[in-house]
Amino acid sequence: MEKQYSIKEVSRILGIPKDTLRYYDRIGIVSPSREHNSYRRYSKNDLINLMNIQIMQYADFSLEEIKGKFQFHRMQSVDSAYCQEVAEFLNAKKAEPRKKIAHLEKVSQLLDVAVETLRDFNHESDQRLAVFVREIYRDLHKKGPGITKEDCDGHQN
Amino acid sequence: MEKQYSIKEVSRILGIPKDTLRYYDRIGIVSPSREHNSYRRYSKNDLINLMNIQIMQYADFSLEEIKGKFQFHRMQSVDSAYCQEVAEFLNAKKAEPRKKIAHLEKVSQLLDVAVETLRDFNHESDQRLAVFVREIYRDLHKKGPGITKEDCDGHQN
DNA sequence: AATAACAATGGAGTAAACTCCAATGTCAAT
DNA sequence: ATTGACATTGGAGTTTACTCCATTGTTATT
Repeated sequence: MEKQYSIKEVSRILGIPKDTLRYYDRIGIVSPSREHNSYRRYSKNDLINLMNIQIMQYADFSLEEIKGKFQFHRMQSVDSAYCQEVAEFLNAKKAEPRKKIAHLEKVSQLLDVAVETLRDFNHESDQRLAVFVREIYRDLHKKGPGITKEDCDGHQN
Repeated sequence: MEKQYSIKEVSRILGIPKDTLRYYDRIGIVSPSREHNSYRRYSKNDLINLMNIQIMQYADFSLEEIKGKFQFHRMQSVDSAYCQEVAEFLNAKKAEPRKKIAHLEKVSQLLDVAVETLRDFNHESDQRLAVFVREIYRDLHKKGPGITKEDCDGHQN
C-alpha cells in the first residue's frame, strides 16, 4: 500500500502553505482524494503533480496555463502526440524569457549609468543616460511621444 | 508665460490614459495645479515628472518607491547630498534585475531542454532535464525539500 | 436654450495567486 | 469528558496599478 499524505505533511514536505493546497484543490489544479471524514489524502502522484507545478511556476507559467495545458497523467503514460503538443507549447513560450531578459539588461545598464551620473556628474555619462532614456521612450511608445525632456525645457506652443 | 496642458493633451502627448493621470493625482504622485473651474492644469514640469515616472516604471520601480524615494525638484536643483542618496538607492536596486536575469536564464535553458526531451526522448536530454529540475528545487527551498521525483517514484515510508 | 465635448468626483471592479478568518467537525490522549 | 491539535467550509481580504462608471459641472458652438 502506498503512503498517503495529510495536508500538513504535504505542506511541510513541499513548502506549500496549507491554505494554498486547499486553494489548488478548489480551483481544480490538484484535487486529492478524501477520507471518510472528508480529510484530504494526497497520493504520491499528487505530490509529483505539485512538484511539477512548482517547477512550472518557477518557469513563470500561470496557474491558468498549468491547469489548461498540462495533464501530467498523459505525460507520464508517454502519449507521444500529447508530448509533441506540449513541446510546441513550451517552444512558443521560449520567446518570453528572452524578451524579459533583453528588457532587464537595458534596465541594468540604465541603473549603472544613472548611478554614475548622479555620483559625479560629467558630460559623458550624462550623454549616455540621455541616449538610454530615448531608447526606452522608443520602447514605450513604438512611435515616440513627439516630446522629450529637451523639447519640454525649450520653447514650444 | 509657459504653456500649460489639459489632461487630454497630456494623455495624448505621453500616452498615459486620463484615468491614470487622475489616479496619479489622487495618490499624490503628480498633482497638477487647478484652474478656477477645478480643471487640472499640467505644467511642463509636471510633464517632465510624468516622463521620469514612465522611465522609472520601465525600470520596475513601483509607484510606492517612486513616490517615496524620488523628489524630482530636488534632483533638478542639483542638491548634491540628495543626489548621493538617490545614487545609493539606485545602486542597491542594481542587484534586482541581475537576479531576475539569472532566474530567467535558467528558465530559458529549462524550456530548451524540456522541449528537446519531449520532442524526442533520449537519455542525455532527460538527464539534463533532471539536473535542471534539481537545481530549481534547490532555488525554491534554500534547503531541499527532502523529496524528489525519484524518491517519490521509489519506495518510501 | 440646447447640444457636444470636455472636465470633475466618489466609488466600485479587475487581475492573479494567494491568505486569513470564523464557525464547525474529527481524532487522539488524558 | 475535556482538552488540543488537526481538519473542514464558505467567504472575505490582500496587493498593485489601474480602469470603468454614474452623476454632475463647465465651456464652446449652434
